[in-house]
Amino acid sequence: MTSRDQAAVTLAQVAEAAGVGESTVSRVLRNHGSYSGKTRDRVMTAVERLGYVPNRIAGTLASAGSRLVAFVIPSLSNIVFADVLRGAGATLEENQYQAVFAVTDYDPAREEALVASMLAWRPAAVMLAGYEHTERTINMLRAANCRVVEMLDVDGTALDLAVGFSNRAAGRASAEFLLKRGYRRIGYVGHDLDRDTRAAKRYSSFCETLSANDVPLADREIYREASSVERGRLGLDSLLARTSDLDAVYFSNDDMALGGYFHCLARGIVIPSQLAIFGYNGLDLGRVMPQALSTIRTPRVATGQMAAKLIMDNAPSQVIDLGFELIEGATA
Amino acid sequence: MTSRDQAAVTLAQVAEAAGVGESTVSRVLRNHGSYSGKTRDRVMTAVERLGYVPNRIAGTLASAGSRLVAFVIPSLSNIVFADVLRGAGATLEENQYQAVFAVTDYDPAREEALVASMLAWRPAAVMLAGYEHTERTINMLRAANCRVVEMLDVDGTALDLAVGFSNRAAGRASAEFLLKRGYRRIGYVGHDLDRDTRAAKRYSSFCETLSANDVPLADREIYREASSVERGRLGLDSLLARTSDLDAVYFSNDDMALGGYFHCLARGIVIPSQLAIFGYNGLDLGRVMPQALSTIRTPRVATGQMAAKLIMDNAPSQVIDLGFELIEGATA
DNA sequence: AGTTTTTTTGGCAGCGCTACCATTTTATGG
DNA sequence: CCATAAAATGGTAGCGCTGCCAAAAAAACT
Repeated sequence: MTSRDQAAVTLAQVAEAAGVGESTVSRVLRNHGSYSGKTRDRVMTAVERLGYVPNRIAGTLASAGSRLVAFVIPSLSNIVFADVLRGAGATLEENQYQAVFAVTDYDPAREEALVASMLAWRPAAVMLAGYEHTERTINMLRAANCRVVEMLDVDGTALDLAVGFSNRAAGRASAEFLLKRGYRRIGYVGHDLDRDTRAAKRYSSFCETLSANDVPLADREIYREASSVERGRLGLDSLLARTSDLDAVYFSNDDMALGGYFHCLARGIVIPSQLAIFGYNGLDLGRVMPQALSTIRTPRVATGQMAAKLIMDNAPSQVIDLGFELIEGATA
Repeated sequence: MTSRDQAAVTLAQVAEAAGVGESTVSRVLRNHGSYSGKTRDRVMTAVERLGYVPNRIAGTLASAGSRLVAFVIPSLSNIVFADVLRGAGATLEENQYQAVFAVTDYDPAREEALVASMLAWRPAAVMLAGYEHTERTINMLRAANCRVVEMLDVDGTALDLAVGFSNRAAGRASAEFLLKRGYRRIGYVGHDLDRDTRAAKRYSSFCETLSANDVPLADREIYREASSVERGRLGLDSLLARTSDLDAVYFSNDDMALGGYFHCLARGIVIPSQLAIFGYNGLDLGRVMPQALSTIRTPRVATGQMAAKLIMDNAPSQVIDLGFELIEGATA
């Protein structure tokens, strides 16, 4: 029943039907410039009757500035980026902007290709995760006539705008917290550090802080795959099999930590007296666990909101650190 | 450092620089039509030198058919839709299509507005969740010159293409499973049925199946908000406070079920002997819980893949039921 | 060498809209 | 009532590309 290949109604047809000029229809529809009430009614009636849907492709081409915002994000499975998108979504929509997105799977080469493909849509802005990009990606973005927002990190040099928080500071805060609580045999279970450079920053900062306090990291289990609850559980299992006297484990994120928590439950390991668990992200579910998860809550939605707001406001280049919050919880 | 407001390089400039005609550049860049190797090299050199990025806005306008695919989904927080997007993403990308999306928050009126706004981009296809749309949404989609895919449901009449599975069958299977296991005092904890019509279908089918077996639903706790782990935990708490002799609880999804599971852990309720728990979705984390979650695994990624494939293949209107899998688990 | 066929190429008219400018109509004021 | 300002309207040149067609160049045959 869907009617394909029928020519869509054009603005010219609406103008014809309403007995006015094309530019008048355009003005009425965009509520831009002046027109009389009577004209507006005639135009709107014609629009209604013909079922006219403006063609933004044409509109964008004619008016230069596009209202597309391109998101090039590492993953959709990771709730972090879904939250960022959610935060940005509302603001963009209010301003009649449209979000376009592509997923890099944490691969810089794919990011490069996707940025190139995104720029072909002449977006008003490109939103990326973090500061680590290939040289060509950076060159393309510099050459492009659009804003760039690097999100979820502030440790480095921004191309244009940056919104997020310090992953290094997060790693340090986590280490300091565990040290303050008296843990001395600390392990780490994490996912692919090569690709997730923000996780790598947290990890290295965590280790440095421990070392600076003469408590070197006791052991670690790092998977090359993406993070998951399952990896967290397997990782803790392997880690403890090798180094059984750990008193605390730092996970690369809450998903991994939940896996570790499940492992402890299954093996009867008492938390936190036998083993402390510390995560990262501050997912909602951490609050609801039988023992609230000790973790760091990151401003994911706020990052998206701020990123969108900066673009809408055409703010000057700057770096905005939204900080994070350490949640003491009951698992560490 | 980002250079804004500089005119972008155009195809005409490349043609000029390469000393060839515009259409020749166009042919080379799209690898469409014929051209000599020498010409290709000259064009590519000029492209490289000038840093030319094709303008797809213009290209789309000139060639009619757009390579945008619009996703109008209820939520990004719900992993279900992220999975669908992920599934579709790869296929779309291979075919040089671009995903555009907007989030309805399960609100049909918002869906209507967003579909209207999406159609303005003249997408090749619009991907929606389920069959329940406002009349105006349906009219717009019928009138639009594009394909429509309704995803994650097959209980109803499709507008054009539909890919998913039967939520009614899923509800029935869940009920039959619990009955087969001998549970007779069965409760339900769910989220907003008014908005999530697929959850509503599962619920009503679940109840009907119970009734048909003379085991009416013992009690239920339904929240008007979105589903979450927290709501699941609170919901089970309320439900048990009111009806303490339940022997099984059906949750509207795995998140809610995980909340219920946490509640049992916290209260020392033994699963499944004291209380059985059954979810819906088959999230990965269910497999890793100390006791594997009994649930129904839905083909979320496959739905996205199939939806994209149908569009790429320009398949005729049809409904594709990908089925689901009941995971017996250890919690029911 | 002269044809015929095939491959390559360039020119240019749109795609549907907006921006700009010119014109007409209406309102304002003395 | 006419001059002047203000509001409303229409015409049209692009935006940057693609599709079509005709022309030119190269290749393949007599």
